[in-house]
Order: sequence, then C-alpha cells, then structure tokens
Amino acid sequence: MKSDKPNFYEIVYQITKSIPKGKVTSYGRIAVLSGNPRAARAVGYALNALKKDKEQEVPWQRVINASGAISFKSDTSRAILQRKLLESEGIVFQENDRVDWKLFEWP
DNA sequence: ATCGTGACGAACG
DNA sequence: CCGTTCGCCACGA
Repeated sequence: MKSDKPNFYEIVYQITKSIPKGKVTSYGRIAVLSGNPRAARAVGYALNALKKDKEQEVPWQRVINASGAISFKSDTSRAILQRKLLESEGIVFQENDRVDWKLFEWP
C-alpha cells in the first residue's frame, strides 16, 4: 500500500486556503510553510495551474510577490482583477502599487 | 533520466 | 528606484 503523500500542488492549495480574509502572503512564504523554502517558483506554477472551478475555493488573489506587488508580467486583466478582489477585502495599495507588509502580512 | 518552462527571489550595477 | 542576471524547484513531455 502506498502512502497518500500529498503533491506539492495540493499542499500549496491547502496553505493558500488557510490565508484569512484581509491578509496576504508571498510565494516564498508559502514555499517555506510547505517545507520547501526555495520552491517559490514552483508555488507560482501551482497557482497558475488552478482551473476556473478551483479558483473559487482557493483564494489565489491573496498571494503576491515578496515586494508586496502583484506579480503578473503579462495577463494584465488578471492582475487588475486580483487588485480589485484584494481591495474589496480591505487590502490597501500604496502610491507605488504595493502592499504594506507590516499591516497585512500573514502568518 | 533530461529539457524547457514559469503568478519567484535575492544580488548587482 | 529600475532593469538584468542567476539560482532554485516542481511538473509535463
């Protein structure tokens, strides 16, 4: 019998779901919590793999990069949506379009 | 097993 | 501050 060891993706989703409303975290942060401190890129890869039906249960918008900014290089519409969702949750973006970690960082 | 890819991150200039 | 470069990791072909 094989142990049901959860995939990296699943772990990432689980952690993302545990982010409380009104808070945000970074890819690197999730990487650390998942047990792979250097797998920040893989975290982004995992969230990108979210299907439309899945993104309703996983608050992907609460994950931003270490600079406190929305990371999308392309797919601008997605970035705008993310910012809108976060602002509706109470997250405040500063003049430089970044979030103040001291106020909203999780954990 | 090897290669290419990507919603990252830290270091440089 | 900004853009570039390099290193890391997981996944699919």
